[in-house]
Amino acid sequence: MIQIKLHNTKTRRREPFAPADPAHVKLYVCGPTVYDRAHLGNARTVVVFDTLVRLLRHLFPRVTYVRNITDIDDKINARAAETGEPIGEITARTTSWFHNDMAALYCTPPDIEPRATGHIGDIIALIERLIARGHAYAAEGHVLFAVATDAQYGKFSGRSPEELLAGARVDVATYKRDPGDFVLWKPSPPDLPGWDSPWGSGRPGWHIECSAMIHATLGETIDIHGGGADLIFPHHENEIAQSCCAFPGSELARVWVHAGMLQVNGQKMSKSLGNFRTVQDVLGEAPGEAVRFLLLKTQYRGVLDFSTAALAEAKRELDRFYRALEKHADPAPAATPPAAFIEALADDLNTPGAIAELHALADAAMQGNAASAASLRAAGELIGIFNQTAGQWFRGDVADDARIDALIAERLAARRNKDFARADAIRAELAAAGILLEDGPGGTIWRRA
RNA sequence: GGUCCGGUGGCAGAGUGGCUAUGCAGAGGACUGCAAAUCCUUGGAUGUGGGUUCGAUUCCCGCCCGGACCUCCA
Repeated sequence: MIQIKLHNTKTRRREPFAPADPAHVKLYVCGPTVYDRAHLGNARTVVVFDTLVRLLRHLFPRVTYVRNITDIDDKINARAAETGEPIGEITARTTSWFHNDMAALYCTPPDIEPRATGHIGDIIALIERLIARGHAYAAEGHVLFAVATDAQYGKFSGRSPEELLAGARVDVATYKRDPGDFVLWKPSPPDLPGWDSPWGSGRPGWHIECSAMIHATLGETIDIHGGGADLIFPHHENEIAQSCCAFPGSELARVWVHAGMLQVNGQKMSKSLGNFRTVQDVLGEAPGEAVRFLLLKTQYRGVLDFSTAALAEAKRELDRFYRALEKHADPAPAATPPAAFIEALADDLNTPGAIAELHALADAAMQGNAASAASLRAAGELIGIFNQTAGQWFRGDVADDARIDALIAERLAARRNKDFARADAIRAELAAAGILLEDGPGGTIWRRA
């Protein structure tokens, strides 16, 4: 059995991964707040954890992957106030967009996809539990978590209470006992979504929903908790505080894995810089497989710099892989990917190292090694590429290629007659239409640029 | 200001206390009517100054640079 090693944010080191129950790995990843199109940063996190889940499924008999949808949030409320569209419509549509975008990147849906609105009862119960244990208090319709009651608070993200205070950028509400206290529940005016609670009509704060949904779907302690690196503080710090105080003895998650940030052309992706790239937008430039592959070309913890040039390069690499597969008539995948490939992935999800193995397999396949082609297919499928045949990759599911075939036949005749001017004219005509011709020993084949 | 992460060849991007991946691009060649694809060959890197060591890109310290986070951004 290959040993997976993962960089654990909690300990800041790479550790052997051993699930509490080897027969059942439990993993939770923070999902999107549904108020707008998914951007490439969202996509990176989802692709990274999808790849981790694929690896875990390869090595463990059962994996339960939970990823939530945050459908209660002030950004959603703000969007509704702006556009006048009902909140329910915004969240339903955005959730549907998200599902479609992630499917286009070949991400497997989570086993369970809880929504905050579906767990209000669990959230209220958890808050009551925290109040009962003295870790939270009600004040002016709010319920706040009292950070002073948690000796461990700040430890996870490596912050002291003083540091937290020094950098605080918000005005401290008067009803807080401690400036670091955060909201578990807040009152909702009649025009905002609200649920009845012991503290009046209100809505949950952000962090509490994850604690509640993890407990409801997976239990007190899970194996892996994931998300983007920007969630380490405050979101994950607060989740840990809530869950561990509510359930003494629980660790919430034994291993914390965080995906690095994504930049665009060397700059932080932000709306003010105007370089915000949505998944939808990028899918117009390249196939979903190329986008996914690009996202995996950088090890997950590093900063990934997205650019159009990098996307084009990712596509060229896939072109070569598909050529290697096509040479062997789209072989069935080998029973299992090569050990070197799995070992690279198991080493803290070293996808660049794994991809280097893919290139080695493609080289061997190009030289005529059929077993390597089958291994290449198996390895690629494990990380979510090679979701189509080489023919589909190069030519698409075209039905009207009779015209192309006719032109190729005409060109072949011209070449036989040494009428190279005509032959080249036909090639140029097809090239203008995005069709590239390749003359090989087996005849002429075409592909889309 | 604080905490953390990182600085590798033209670009992207790994590993490693000694033998330095991989890809793209470039150069030369083979093949081709010409191309494309493929194959062969090839140049090219570890921010900076110290320290530890027989030996450091790899470990430690300073400096410079970049990035993330510091109450609701994945």
